[in-house]
Amino acid sequence: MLKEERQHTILNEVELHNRVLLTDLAERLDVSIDTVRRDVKELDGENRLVKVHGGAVSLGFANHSPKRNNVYALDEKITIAKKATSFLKENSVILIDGGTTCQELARLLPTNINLTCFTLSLPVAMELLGKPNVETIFIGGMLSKDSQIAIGSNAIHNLSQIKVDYSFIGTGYVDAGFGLTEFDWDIVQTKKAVIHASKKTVLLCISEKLNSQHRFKTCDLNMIDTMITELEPEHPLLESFKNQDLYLL
Amino acid sequence: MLKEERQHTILNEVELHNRVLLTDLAERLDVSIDTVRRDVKELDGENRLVKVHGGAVSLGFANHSPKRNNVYALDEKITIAKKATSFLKENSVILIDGGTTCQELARLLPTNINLTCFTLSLPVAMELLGKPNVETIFIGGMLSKDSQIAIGSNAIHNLSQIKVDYSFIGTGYVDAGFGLTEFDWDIVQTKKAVIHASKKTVLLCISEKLNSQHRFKTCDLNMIDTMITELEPEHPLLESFKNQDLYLL
DNA sequence: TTGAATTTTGCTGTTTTTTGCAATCTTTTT
DNA sequence: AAAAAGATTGCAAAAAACAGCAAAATTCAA
Repeated sequence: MLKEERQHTILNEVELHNRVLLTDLAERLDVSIDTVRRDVKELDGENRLVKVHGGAVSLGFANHSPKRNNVYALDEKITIAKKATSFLKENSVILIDGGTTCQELARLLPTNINLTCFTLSLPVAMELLGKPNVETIFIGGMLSKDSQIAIGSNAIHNLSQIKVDYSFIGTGYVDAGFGLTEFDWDIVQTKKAVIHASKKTVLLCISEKLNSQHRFKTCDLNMIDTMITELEPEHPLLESFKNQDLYLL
Repeated sequence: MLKEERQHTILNEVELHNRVLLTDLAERLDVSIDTVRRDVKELDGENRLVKVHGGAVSLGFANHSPKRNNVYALDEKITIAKKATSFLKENSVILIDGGTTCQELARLLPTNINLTCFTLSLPVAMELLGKPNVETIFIGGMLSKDSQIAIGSNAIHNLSQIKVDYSFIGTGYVDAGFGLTEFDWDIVQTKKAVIHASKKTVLLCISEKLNSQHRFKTCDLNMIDTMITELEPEHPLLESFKNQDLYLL
C-alpha cells in the first residue's frame, strides 16, 4: 500500500470520526503503530489534522472545542457553573438547559465521573460531545433560532418521558415575587416541561437578572430547589430570596 | 508495445483507481520496473499524474489539498451540494443527514424559498439556525460522539413519525456491488430509518468513497433514488453505477 | 536495404526511503 | 507513587529510487 493511500485513509477516518486512535488505524491499515505514528506526525506538520496523545483529531474538532463566543460576564458564569458541579455524582442523570451560563456548566462538567446528560440546547450538546465520560441525549423538537434550543410539542412530549436527578436551568428574568419569566411563550412551555421532568431543579442565574421580569411566567420560585448565583448566599442582593423555600448557593 | 500505448494504459489505471503501484504496472505491462518508473516520471513531468514513492496517484487524489476552511475536498463538496439544491422547491420538506458534505448542503441551502428541514446532525442544525427561511426540527436521540448525529431507538422512533419529500444522506462507504456501508452499527440503523422516512432519497457522495466498503450495510443501491457526486455522470469512475436503477447527477 | 546515429530498455551496483523492532523516556491514569 | 499507555530514538532489513552502462530496438539518410 502506498504511503499516500494510507495517509488519505487516515485523513478520511479523522474527518469521519473527528477523533481516531493510532492503535485502531494501525490495525485497520495493517501496518505497525510506528508507521501510523509517523504518518500522523507528518499530516500534523502539514496542518491537515491535529495529533494528540494516542491519536489524532480533526481540525474542525480541535478548533471547535475551545470556542468561546460569549465572554460577557464569563467569570461570574464560571463561578456559578463550578458551584453547580457540586451536585454531581458518579452516574448522575442530569439535564442542562440552554443559555450561556448553562453552556459554561457543560464546559466545566467533571471528567472523572460518568454522567448521563439530557439537553435541549445545541451549543450545550456540542460542548458535551467533547466529553468522553458524558452520555449525551438531545431532546428533539423544533429549534428556536434565537435561543438555539428545541421547543414545541415534540420537545415537551419527549421531556414528559423522562425524570432526571437534577436539571440545571437558566431563565430570562427572575423576581422574588413574580418568579421566573421569559419573553417567549414557547420557551416558557418548554421550561415548564423541563422542571416537571426533574426530581430537583437548580436555577443558574447571574445576579444581573435578579429582580427583573417579563411577559410570560415559567413558574414560581418555590418550584425551584436551588438557586445558584455568583454571589455569596448572604449577599444583600439575595435578601428577598431568602425564606422562599429554596436553597441559595 | 509502444511507449505511448504503455503510458496511456498507465494513465488509465491511475484515473480509474486513483492509485497504482509501479510493481503492478510492470507486471501488467510486462516490462521492467525501471521502464515503468521512467514512464511515470515522464507523465509526472507533464502533470498528468503525481509520482509518489512506490507508485503514482491521480491528480485529484493528490489535490486532497491542505485545509481550506477546515474542510477537506471542499470544492468537490460544494459542487455536490449545489447539484443537490436543484431538488428544492418552495415549502419542500426535507431531511439533511450528517457528514461534511451534508453540512455543505445545509450551508448552501437557497435563501429565497421557504423550507422545512429535519436533521439528526448537530453541525447541520447549527448551520440551519442561521437561515431565516428554514424551519428546523432536530430529531432527538442519543448523540454519537463520532459522527455528531442523533442515533438510537429514540431517534429511530422519531423518524418513524415523519415522511419528508427528500432526504439527503451521506455514507461512509459505497460500492456498486455491496451498496452503502458504515463502520458503525447504530448509524446504519439510523440511516435505514431515514431512508424509510423519505419519499425520495438522495445520496451525496464524494467520488473518493466510490468502490469502498466497510463492516455494516445500510442498504443496496436500489434503495437510493439519486446519487450525486462531484463528477459528470458520464465519468468512467461511475461506470459500474450505471444500470443500477438509480439516477446519477 | 544498409548501416550509423539515436532512443529505448533492462541490468548492475549504490544510495535513499520506508518500515518494523527494541530500548528508553514521557505522559496519563489509577 | 506505581503502573500502563504512548512517544521518541536509534538501528537494521527491505523496498524503492537513482545513475551509469551496454544491449536491443528504432530512426533515418543514402
